[in-house]
Amino acid sequence: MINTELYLTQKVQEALASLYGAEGLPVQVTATRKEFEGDLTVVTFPFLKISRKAPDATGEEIGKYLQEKCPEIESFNVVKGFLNIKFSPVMWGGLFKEMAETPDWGQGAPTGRTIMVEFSSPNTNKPLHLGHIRNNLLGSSVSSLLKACGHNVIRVNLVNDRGIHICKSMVAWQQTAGGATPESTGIKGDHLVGDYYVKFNDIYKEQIAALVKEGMSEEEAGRQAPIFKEAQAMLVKWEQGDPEVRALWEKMNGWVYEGFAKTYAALGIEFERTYYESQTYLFGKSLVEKGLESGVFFRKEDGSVWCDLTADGLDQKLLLRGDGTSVYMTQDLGTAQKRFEEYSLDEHIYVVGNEQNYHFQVLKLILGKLGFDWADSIYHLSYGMVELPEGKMKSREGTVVDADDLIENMYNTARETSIELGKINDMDEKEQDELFRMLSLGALKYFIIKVDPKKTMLFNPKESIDFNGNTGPFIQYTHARICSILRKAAQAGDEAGVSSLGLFIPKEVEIIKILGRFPDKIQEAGQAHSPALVANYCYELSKEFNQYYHDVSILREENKDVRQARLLLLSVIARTLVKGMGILGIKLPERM
RNA sequence: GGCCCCGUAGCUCAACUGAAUAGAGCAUUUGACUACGGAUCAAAAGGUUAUGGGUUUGAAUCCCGUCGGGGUCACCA
Repeated sequence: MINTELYLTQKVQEALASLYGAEGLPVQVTATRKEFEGDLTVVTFPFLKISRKAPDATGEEIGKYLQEKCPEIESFNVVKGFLNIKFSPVMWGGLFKEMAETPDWGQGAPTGRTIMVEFSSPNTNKPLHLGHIRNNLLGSSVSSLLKACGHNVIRVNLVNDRGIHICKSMVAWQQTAGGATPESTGIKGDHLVGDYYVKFNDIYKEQIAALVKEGMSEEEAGRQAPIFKEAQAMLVKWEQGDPEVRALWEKMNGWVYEGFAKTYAALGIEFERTYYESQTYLFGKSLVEKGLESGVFFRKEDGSVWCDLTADGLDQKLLLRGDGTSVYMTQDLGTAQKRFEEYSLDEHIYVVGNEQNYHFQVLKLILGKLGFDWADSIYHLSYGMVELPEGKMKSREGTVVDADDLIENMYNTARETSIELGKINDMDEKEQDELFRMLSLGALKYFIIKVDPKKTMLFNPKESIDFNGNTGPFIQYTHARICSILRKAAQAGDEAGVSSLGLFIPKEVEIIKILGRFPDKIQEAGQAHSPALVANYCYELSKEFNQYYHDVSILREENKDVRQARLLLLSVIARTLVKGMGILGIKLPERM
């Protein structure tokens, strides 16, 4: 019996059937609040209609029934309509033994379902910033989470490598760089290209200002500025396959990819497959034909094709321009179809910011109208923006937190803190470097992942990211502490094991209860697409352990059976933390 | 303006999808290392869950109004 909540739910249902003749009623089971005696609590209010008794009397009646029928239930009490159930310590001891013997504790059984997760999806005209980090960490951890739930997961990236914005960097580079390369300047490729994107906008602004001075309207100047016209002309040449433009495009994109690869490696982000928009942007055109035939789409006089969504409370949506070229939506429709066919997906998750909620709403709607039954299997994992104290990050105004800078700062902080504490002086340089990486990334990743994905979150560069309290390093510290104890026990030849189920004291039962929830927590988090739930779980477990550690001796416990049971408890806690934090992409050190 | 999302301690975040006295961390104040690791632990203080109504035995959670913040309404991606 590993799932106590499920067990109790079933028993209460039996009780309801036997006492009141009611079948299949939903039962609310929650953890008992700390101030009351008990492990799990059943809410009796929903049963009053069938019991025709007061809340307390109903609770007493059900409690009595349960205690008689279930040997695992030691006692019960009723407070204001809440039936608190207390299981026997031996029951908890047995449950603990079961989980200790389960290999890969927390891993869900294979489901056979295949889920694709698209995330990251960067532009090649600027380096990654904190917003992208949230996207990458979410996408990566959700993928691991779904794997832990037992699904097959395919992680994909869709690189936005074409369009007018890329041409802007290219034009600016041509005009002002004098042939500068990452090698010649020593600047990381994605940053170098990003610099010329910024440069474009500077020149663009100057030219607009000059034209406005000559009497042109702002709007007109925006269209007439020479550098802008040049970027447009370059896009046309790109689409025509002009060899020179293509060569430049490939060269500059190559620099960006090298830069991205470093950042991805630093964050531990990987993909099974990378798509490029330059290869997918024509997808979806055949779907337009299909939609026109079936009357889902219609054509206007200028030849453009639209989908009318006014009946669904939305607007009309463009799918094909008058000149026959396709738009973002067209491409996404086609890409989705290809992926579902090629991989026979059961679900497709898009990790994309909530500014695109409308886009995905429309995407699903149109796919449904086109008759694809998998349209409902698309899930937009819509996450909130990362804001700074001054508000939203804006690339053009330079108010972005650069990913590489942030990672480096975190590394330095981790190093300073570690050296100051002076516990790792005997490590060689390589070990130290590895540790500082682990800690800095642990702090950064945990900081971002612990927040509910849907919510806007705030990052204050001045305060940076803490290493104390509810943080990644706190959990890493907990793990290092446990490892330290286990190391010493091993040196003394002490083995971990449970010889009797009744050895555990109440505080240990508290921990066992938390451990027992782990597999459910992973499933719950997977269904909610929320790694944050796993992060908060790991914190709760760590906190509980640290309290326990403070009050109870492990190595100095004289009773050998008790001591060895405690060692086993510690190793299960450590295993659980490694598994849980592993889902978040956070490694736990054995020393720090 | 239409549609969508958000508003919880000074700050950053929780609250198991409607349950008991809304919980953590940071910051502040105080206490605990000649004891298995003090990146820890214990304690104090901090709240009319923006606001007004409604539904319910029960609301931070569901419904309506108001105020405040954000997003989106491109032949950009």
